Amino acid sequence: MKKITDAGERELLLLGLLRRREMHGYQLSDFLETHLGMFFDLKKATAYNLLGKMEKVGWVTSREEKEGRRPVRRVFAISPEGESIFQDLLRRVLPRYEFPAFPANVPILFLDALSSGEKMDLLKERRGEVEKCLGALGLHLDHVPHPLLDHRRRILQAELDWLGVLIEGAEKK
Amino acid sequence: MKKITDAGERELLLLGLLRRREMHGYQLSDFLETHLGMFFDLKKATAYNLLGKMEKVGWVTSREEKEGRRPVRRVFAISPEGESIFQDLLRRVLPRYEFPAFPANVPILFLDALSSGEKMDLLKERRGEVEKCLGALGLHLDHVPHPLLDHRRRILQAELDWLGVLIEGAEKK
DNA sequence: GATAGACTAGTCAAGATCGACTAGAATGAT
DNA sequence: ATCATTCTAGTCGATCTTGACTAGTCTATC
Repeated sequence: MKKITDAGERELLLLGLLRRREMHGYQLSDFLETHLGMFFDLKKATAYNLLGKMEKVGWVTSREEKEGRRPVRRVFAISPEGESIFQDLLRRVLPRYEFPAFPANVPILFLDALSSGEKMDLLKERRGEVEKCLGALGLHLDHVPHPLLDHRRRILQAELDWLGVLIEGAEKK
Repeated sequence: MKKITDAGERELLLLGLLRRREMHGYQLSDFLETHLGMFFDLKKATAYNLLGKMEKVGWVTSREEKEGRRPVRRVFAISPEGESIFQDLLRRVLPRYEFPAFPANVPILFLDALSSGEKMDLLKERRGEVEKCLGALGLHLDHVPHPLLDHRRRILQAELDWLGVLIEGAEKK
């Protein structure tokens, strides 16, 4: 229920970020969590792991850097080979689409274990959650229009419509 | 980029299946792969692992069974405690919603690394993939209408619309 | 009646993942 | 000045996941 696709999206992500400017690991993972965390799930420890592996195969290089009295840190940069991998991955991943898993839909399989009334209550509660997500999104959309935000809005709207139909169906029974 | 939610959906899935009838591990995982594989991703080895853990905590029981000259196999059944966990999980998972990760959208971050023309071509190729998914779905929908299939259709349609807008935007440039 | 291929029923080692932890530096509050 | 917090920068162990493998059975074909 975990693995959705792995055509190298994580590597693409890290390489793409390093392509903009070199960064040390903490900077990278902090950026991932604070700016991209709502879209992609790549934890700090995993990022470090990937950076290590990519360094081993020569896609990125690193150097130690000492600044002020802070502890030394390793600054990562993309290598020419990494750039070529990036270009390749980008063209390989972008045109593919595979339907992702929606583990949260497991309970839909077992709706008949619930009474009609309780089923409706729980579905409505879920609809409320989706609406909350959409609401939170509205704030972002005003400030920075972005394809990924638009994507999210459309997916959430689809969820909402679907739940509406489900609830209707449960109601008329 | 892997973990999307874990409120116990996998356990809920296995318990829910065992609730319908007892099954041995192979039967379960085979059913998962052939009938639910398009919706949920739970590999055989993972299912066995989970069954083992659920047995250890008493949510399921197992007995050995010998049939004909086949090798013995372990038949799993849900226990009363498992049933109560199932009921609890169902009510806990159903009302929640968390936006899933779409790792396939990573390349969207880096569209500006592509020329306008190539970008369009690749986006159109992806749109083709989504259309293929929708087409494949049509076949199923005729036979067995199911909320999960409807969900999938709506999500795919949202993807399609979104890609349409992206492509338009790239075109008019 | 021999060989090939698919089906049954699982196991296991290798690798991936992440929560929790460390430890020093800077900042803010009292 | 002192204490508590937060920030920086990363590491590590425990757990989770799965591709590949084993090993026996049945089925069909030539």
